[in-house]
Amino acid sequence: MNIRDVAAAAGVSVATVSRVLNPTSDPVRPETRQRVIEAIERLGYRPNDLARALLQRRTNVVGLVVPDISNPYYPAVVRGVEDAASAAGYRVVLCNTDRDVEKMDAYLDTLVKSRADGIVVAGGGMGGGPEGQGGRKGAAGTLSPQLFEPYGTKIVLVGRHDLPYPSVQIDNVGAAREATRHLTSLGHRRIAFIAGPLVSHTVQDRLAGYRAALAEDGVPAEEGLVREGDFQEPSGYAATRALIEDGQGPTGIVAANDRMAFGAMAALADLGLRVPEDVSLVGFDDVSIASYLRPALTTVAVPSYRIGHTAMTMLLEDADPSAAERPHVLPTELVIRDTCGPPRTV
Amino acid sequence: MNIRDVAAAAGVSVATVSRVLNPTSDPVRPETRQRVIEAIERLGYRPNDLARALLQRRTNVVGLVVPDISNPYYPAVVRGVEDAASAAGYRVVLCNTDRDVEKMDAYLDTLVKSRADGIVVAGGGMGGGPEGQGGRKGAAGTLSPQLFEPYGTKIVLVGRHDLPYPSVQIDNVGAAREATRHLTSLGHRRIAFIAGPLVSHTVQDRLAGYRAALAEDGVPAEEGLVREGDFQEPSGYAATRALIEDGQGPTGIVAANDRMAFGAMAALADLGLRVPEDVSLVGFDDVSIASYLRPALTTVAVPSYRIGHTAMTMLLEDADPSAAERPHVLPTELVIRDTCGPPRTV
DNA sequence: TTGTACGCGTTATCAT
DNA sequence: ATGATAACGCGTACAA
Repeated sequence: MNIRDVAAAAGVSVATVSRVLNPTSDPVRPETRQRVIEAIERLGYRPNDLARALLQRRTNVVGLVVPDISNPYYPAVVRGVEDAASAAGYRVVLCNTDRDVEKMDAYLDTLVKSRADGIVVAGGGMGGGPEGQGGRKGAAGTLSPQLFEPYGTKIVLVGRHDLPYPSVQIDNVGAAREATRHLTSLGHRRIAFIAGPLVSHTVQDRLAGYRAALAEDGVPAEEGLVREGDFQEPSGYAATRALIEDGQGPTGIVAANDRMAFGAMAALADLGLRVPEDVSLVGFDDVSIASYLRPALTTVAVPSYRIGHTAMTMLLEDADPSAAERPHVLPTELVIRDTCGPPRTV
Repeated sequence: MNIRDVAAAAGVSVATVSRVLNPTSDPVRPETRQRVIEAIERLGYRPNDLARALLQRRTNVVGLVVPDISNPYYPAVVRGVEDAASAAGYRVVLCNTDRDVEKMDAYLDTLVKSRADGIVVAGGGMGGGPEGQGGRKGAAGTLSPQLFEPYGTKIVLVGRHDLPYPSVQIDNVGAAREATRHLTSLGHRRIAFIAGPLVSHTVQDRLAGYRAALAEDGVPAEEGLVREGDFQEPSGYAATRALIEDGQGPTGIVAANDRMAFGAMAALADLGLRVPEDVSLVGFDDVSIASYLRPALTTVAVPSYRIGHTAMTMLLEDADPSAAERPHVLPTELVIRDTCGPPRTV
């Protein structure tokens, strides 16, 4: 079933069929056009995009690489990307890496082999994959520009700017600083930080913001108050239990994302501690469930939809080279709900 | 940059390059092979999958159509599909329809035009798209078999069996019945049901199970106790407020999914009602956050990963025609946590 | 063991 | 206004 079958059925040449399919080309006599259209309908013919792309040297496909689609933060990014893409006639193929370097490499390989016109790469915290050994191997090596150059594959980064590509960012340092200072300004002095994977630049920046806030307000840093998690609920739960049971006695907790904050809330409840009376809590992301918890979670709202939309727009606009220098940074906002209050013993 | 460039760089013919790339073909003299490999590396050459697919008449790509990726239920399905697919050397492209018929049609069209080898279609509740008018138009028309037949595109359905394709299902009627009877067995007689979009077969079946349970236990049905939602938190919140404020006085609520149950919990808390002392609550799905709420949500666990994995396996195995007759049904399990207890006034 | 040539389904160029 | 035909990049009979 191809264009030749249609041509035969309509009693015309393949060129004519192609012309009625392709609006931009030569005119076709109305009655001929009609015959062709009928043949197409009757046969249920769909032009082969592979052949078309092969000839035109562009696929109208862009890849979107995300670390963990089960994190409720990402669907909004995806939607932003998709909306911008489909408005421009592009299709997006979504690739979930599970924070696994090997999966990411495999997807990038597939994307260039299938000649995607561009790729949006979100998130940097790579786990290191099954070969154990975690470490920093991943990212930089696999995203090497020379991999994409021969094929003109455009790249835009989201949430990292460690490579010479255009990128869209938020001010993680500033946002974490603001979140932490919200607690210090309420009088807290023992504030814990539940981090995500420390290999992630996002996490490093948020941790830096937390430390900066402490320093500014003259609160001595204590390493025992910083715990590494993995962005999922169970790690937030475990970190919080450990924090309390180790006798660190935090009166406030900043979590590097909402999912871990949810875990923290559960742990506090299980330990008989009340939020915010006994312990205050701030999250990061503002995923949709955050406002439906009771108490509702105070958290840093990240404009995830806009981030995705902006990234895809930059990709499509073939951003001028200068864009690779300074990341495009979008604003965050601390949304204050019900999980923070003054410390118990002030 | 193509296979000819590599051939020239290595001083061999394109056929030889193809042979070292394609393990299944003729042997190549080791030293020649080495020269070719070096040329490939040096040039950063990646074979063009489009051309390859065009020639072989298969893309090794399958589509996965989901109604709403932001529903935390779906990521697990996606993962199941992906694991099964990549184990078989297939790539999956994820398509999010937003429960919009037009988006779904557009994706299906794109998938056949790009010659996907198969498609897994999850979820049936189509909203009707921007043209207003909702209704049942959608599904059946757009998934018409004659659309795919000319191209041999295999289809597997998930969570619906209203069309002549193989499908994987859960027993929604039975599961909802069990959830509801959990409440009746605790002594509840005023049990509300918060539905998802009523056009969804899943929702219809769960509603039927709820009604069956009521009938079995001699509880008269009251239409005022059934409310339609849209599977998102806000609709669960609104439905619950309305239920209480309308004076329906339910002592138990069954929600058609967890997200709406979360909304319900928030509403109950805001109304000063305690769970489970004043009102008991059962959800559906068992998404990961469900066990991290306090009280932890009692809910029907749906084997989402297995569902995805099974669906893709069926797709790849080119299920025998008989599979289109009876849906493959997977078991659910009511997981009892802390949101149900005896009614207040028993 | 290696090279030549054809075809996969399109669109674009050049005739008619 | 329409038709014949050459690419696009690859795999693979077939020839050498």
